[in-house]
Order: sequence, then structure tokens, then C-alpha cells
Amino acid sequence: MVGESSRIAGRNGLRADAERNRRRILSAARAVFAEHGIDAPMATVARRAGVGVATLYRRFPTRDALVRAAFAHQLDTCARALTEALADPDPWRGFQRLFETICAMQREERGFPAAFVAAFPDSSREHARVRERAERDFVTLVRRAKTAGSLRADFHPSDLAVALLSHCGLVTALPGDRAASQRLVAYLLQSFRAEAAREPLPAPSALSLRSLPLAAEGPSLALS
Amino acid sequence: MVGESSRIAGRNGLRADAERNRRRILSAARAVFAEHGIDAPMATVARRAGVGVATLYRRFPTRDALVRAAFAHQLDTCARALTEALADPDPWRGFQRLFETICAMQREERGFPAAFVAAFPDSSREHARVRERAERDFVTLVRRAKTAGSLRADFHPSDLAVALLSHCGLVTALPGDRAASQRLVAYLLQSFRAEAAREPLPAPSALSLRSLPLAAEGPSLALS
DNA sequence: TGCCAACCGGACGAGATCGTCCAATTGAGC
DNA sequence: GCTCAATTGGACGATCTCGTCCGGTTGGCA
Repeated sequence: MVGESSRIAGRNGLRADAERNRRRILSAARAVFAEHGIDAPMATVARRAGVGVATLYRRFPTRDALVRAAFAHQLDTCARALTEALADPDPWRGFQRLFETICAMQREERGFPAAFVAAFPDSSREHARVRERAERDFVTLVRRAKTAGSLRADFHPSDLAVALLSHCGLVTALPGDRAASQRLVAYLLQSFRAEAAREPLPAPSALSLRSLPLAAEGPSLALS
Repeated sequence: MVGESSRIAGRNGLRADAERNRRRILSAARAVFAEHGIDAPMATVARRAGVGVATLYRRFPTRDALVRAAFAHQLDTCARALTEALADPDPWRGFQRLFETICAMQREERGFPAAFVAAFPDSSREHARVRERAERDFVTLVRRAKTAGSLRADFHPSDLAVALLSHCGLVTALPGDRAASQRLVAYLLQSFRAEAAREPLPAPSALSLRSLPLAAEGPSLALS
């Protein structure tokens, strides 16, 4: 019970300069990823941040860790959108806003789509608890919207993942084409409405919603 | 008027062994691209084909040329689907089959989606003539389907590109998930029907259809 | 002010891919 | 069978990225 010698307050237990560099790195990472894609060399990020590669690697041992930290704020927004959707008295409006919010995020934040799918196959991680919570929330929202008669009865929760991944692919292929993205969102939302259910759909995907990066992964560490 | 010395018949003006190697390379490329993605090292393709790298580079100077040649057969099928769609007495059935055919191709032929989008920004090339023809054909199909009252009036030809690119992104993110792909196709087709037009859509994308790799680029050179 | 642990950053070796060059081989007409 | 040119294949140098190592620096408490 002696230790904790020069451990200081920097909110993460980091020294002041270390914390400063951490923020710089995240900011640089967002800029570089947006500009050169998610596969940009780590050294580029380090240079832009004005730090050495070692500093970068010490703070974020893998590229994946960096990517996730860099877009934690955006993932947070998605998670918050789910909470707000659930709070909306009109379940369809909640559903619609949730979908539009996430798609807008994918559309506006260059680099985020790649991060979104990169964070995707994370299903077996520690945050499973939070993810399950998000999944249950969304299922609840879907049930309410169906009961209200606004969402088609054969909508399956995994369809959200299908829709989001499609949109993700679209904005990746056509970065900057807002019109295309908005058209797709409109088409999909209309086809999710109860009135659109004219013909039966094929069987839904077995895809688990738990793998969707919709849940906040602990307290947000993202900083502007 | 003396030349043409030992120029021989190999359909491409290639020597018999050269033509044989060409086929081997294309076959190997399809296999490797399907297995390791479109960014697989050229050397891997060469090794699989049982030829040296130089042979590969001489025949296909760039990776792009190889990719396009490897999937020329699939692109051909897409182009043929357009012709058949136009020939169908029921324009909506033609439209539907066209869309389903292309999506099935993207879904079943691993590696093809990547090739599809890779072939995308090719608008300014020599084949512009053929592309324009394909564009006109599709516009004709759309007009007929609208006149018949089966396609929604506010459908814009560029929506085909939007839909195809989205689907492309989906199957890239979830290779092997047939159900997801089929669900998206069903949703999109239903939302394209005239009866689905309940609310106005946002403005269409300025995206030119000419850039869609729907047209055959000259006589097919693809071989099994 | 002084001390020490934590932190910093650039150099560095390993590994991978690219695209070219050249000597040896091989196909096809004569 | 012979000749010649087209074709072949692997070696090679250039370029790039990764992730670690280590000597020097700095922050914060005493």
C-alpha cells in the first residue's frame, strides 16, 4: 500500500503532456482517416499529430484501437440516438429519426463508414453486455412501432443491419454524394412502412444485431 | 508489305502458348480474387497460374486491366440482362429481372462486387459509345415501366446506380449472407413499385448512369 | 529546487509488394 | 530439322509499412 507514487490526475491517469498528445493523435487520426481512408499509414497520423510513431503505438497498440477511439464520439451519437428513439412517444418517428441520424453520420463524417464496418465483427468482446442492452432496446422500439401499425409486420430487427450496411457501402462508393444517400434512405424508410407491405419478403438474415456498433463502449473518451 | 512474318492465328494474334497462359491467368485471377479479395498480390495470381510475374504484367499491365478481364464474363451477363429486360413485353418484369440478375451476380460471384465498383469510375474511356447505348436502353425501359403504371413516376434512372452500389456494399460487408442480400433486393424492388410512392422523394443524385459498368466492353474475351 | 519515473521521438531491421530486365526457351513457318 | 522472333520466368532494386528499441527529455511532487 505504498505505490501510486507520481500517478497524477489526468482523468485517465495520464501525465498532462501524455494526455495532450493523446488528444492530438485522435484529432489527427480523424483528419487523416477522412482524407486518405482508414488504411492510411500510422506514420502519417503520427506526423500530422506532431508526435513520434512510438507515442502513437504506445497509446494505441493496434490500428483498430486507434480507429475505434477516433470515432468513439460518432458511435456515441448513434447510441444516444437509440435512447432518444425509445423515448419518443411516436415509435415510428423514433425509428425514422434513429435511422436518419445514423445514416447522416455515415454520410457526413468521412472515414466513419469504414470505422463503422470495422467495428462490426466485434460481437464477442467485453462490451457484449452493453450491446445486448442496445439490441433489446431496438427490439422494443420495433415492437412498439409494429403495434402502432406504422412499421410493417414482417420487418425483422436484422433488417436494420442490412439497411445500415447497404447505406454504408453506398456512401463509401460515392463519398460526397448527399443526394444519393438521401434517396436511398427515403426509399428504405418508405419500404419499411406498414402500407408498403404488399408482397411477402424472403426470410430475414440470421445476422445478429448485437454485432452492430450501436452501443456506447463505456464512457466516451472522445474529445474534439 | 512484307511483315506479318510469324504472326499466327491465336484469335488474339497470340501464339498458342501465350493464349494458353492468358486463360490460365484469368482463371487463377478469378480464384485468387474470390479468395483473398481484389487487392491480392499479383505474384499470388502468377504463382497460382503457374507463370512468372513478367508474363502476367506483359498481358495485363495494370491490376485494373486484370480485374476487368477476369470479370468480363460477369459484366457481359449484366449487359445481356439489360437487352433481355428491354425485350420483355412486361417492362416491370424486365426491370425486376434486370435488377435481380445483377444483384445475384454480385452476391454469388465473390470478388465481383469489388470489380464492379472498381470498373465504376471509367466513364471517360473509349467504351463511352457502348455505355451511352446502355444508358439509353435503360432509360427506355424506365419510361415504358412508368407508362405501364408499374414503376413509380418519381423513379430516376440514377436510382439504379444507387441501388446497385448499396447492394454491392452489403454483399461486400457480409459475403455469403444470401438472406441479407435477398431481403434488401426485395425491399428496394417494392419501394420502386408505383404503389409504394406515398411520399415525395428527395432530389435524385446527379450521378451519371454512363459510369455504371453495365455495357459489354467489346467482344467478350472471357473464358471458363 | 531537485529527483525520478514516465514519457518522448526518431532510427532501425524485418517483411512485403511492385514492376523491370535479361538470358534461356519454345512455337511455327520454311 | 532449322531459324528467328515471340515468349517465358525468376532474380532484382526500389519503395513502403510495420512495430520495437533506446538514449534523451520533461512533468509533477517533495
